[in-house]
Amino acid sequence: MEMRLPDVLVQADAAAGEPPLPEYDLIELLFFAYRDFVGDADRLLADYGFGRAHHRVMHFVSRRPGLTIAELLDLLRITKQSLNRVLKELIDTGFVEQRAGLSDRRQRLLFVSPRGRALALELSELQSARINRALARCEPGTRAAAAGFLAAMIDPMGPDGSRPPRRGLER
Amino acid sequence: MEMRLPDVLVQADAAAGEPPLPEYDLIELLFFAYRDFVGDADRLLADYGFGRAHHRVMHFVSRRPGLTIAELLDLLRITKQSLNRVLKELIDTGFVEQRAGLSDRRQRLLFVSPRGRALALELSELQSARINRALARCEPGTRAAAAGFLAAMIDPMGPDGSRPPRRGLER
DNA sequence: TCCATTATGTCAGCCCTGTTGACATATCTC
DNA sequence: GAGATATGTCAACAGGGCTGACATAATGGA
Repeated sequence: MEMRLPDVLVQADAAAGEPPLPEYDLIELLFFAYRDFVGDADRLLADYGFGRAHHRVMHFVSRRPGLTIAELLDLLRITKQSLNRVLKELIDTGFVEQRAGLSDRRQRLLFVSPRGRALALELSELQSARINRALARCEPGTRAAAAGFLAAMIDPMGPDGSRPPRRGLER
Repeated sequence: MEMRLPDVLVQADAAAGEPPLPEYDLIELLFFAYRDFVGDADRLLADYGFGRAHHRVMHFVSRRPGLTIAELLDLLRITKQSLNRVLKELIDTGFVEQRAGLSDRRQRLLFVSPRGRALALELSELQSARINRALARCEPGTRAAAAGFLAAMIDPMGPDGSRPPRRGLER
């Protein structure tokens, strides 16, 4: 029972000229590369009873000290309930600290503690090591090209297009 | 209470010469790019009541017709229990079909049905579109450089280094 | 032919992390 | 003082990882 491709797709193929279909290579490479990339951190995090969500919070708080809850939510694009679950654990275990905002005391400004900074650093070192091993096996200029590609893959606004530009990553 | 960096890290910094620390830009770009990349598919999958796990199975079965369970497990690096949960749903809903192996009848060879092929194609088109929009905004040669970088990021064996080479992605 | 091994299925339960919805609190701003 | 804003919290649910244990069928070698 042979199948007929939807007309839209057939046209797309015909128009593209090139191979039978799309960017399968990059699609699969992104999957494999990202999985192995986060796998490095996963193993270390398990020693502390943390998961990826904790990692992301620690990372951004470490990178942008004084971040507010709202800014963090905007960076991560998760709900406040999801964030609060892991953030509370990070605060209770002393990896993250909070202070009331200066001008607006409703805000909680987030900072990593010394322990938090150390762990965030160790995690970054792990991931940096993989990146540098990879780049060392690539031609010069790969780093800039890869960074440009990845940046161009990002939605500057949310997927709905109705969100304020993401702070800390404007280019 | 100021913190002292572990000697190892201090040495690494001093040796590297360059900025205070690691590849924060690429680390964060990978996170944002991958999140938005899979977000495209997530929205379409929700229409079918499927998740990312279903997507991955459909994708690889569509790309490598006749794949066995063992090969799929090796590609995805998840447990058979995790795989079976989503695979069963894909088979029950008629997106994936299975036939007994030719030489070894214990094996289940997996194929996408016409519906499955159509959905896999639609998902690939979504992701390809993002990739092509991104590449269109980059300099020529970016595609090859990005592919090279991502490929170099992958563990050819498992993270433990004790797994047979991943089929279908040797270079 | 019998048996160990292999390929796969399945049940049960747990964990992490995302979601929605509802409601509480403190603070700011007008 | 009143409404808007920043945040916290409780409860419930879903998706998709995991482990452990056990079942079945087919293979392949002794």
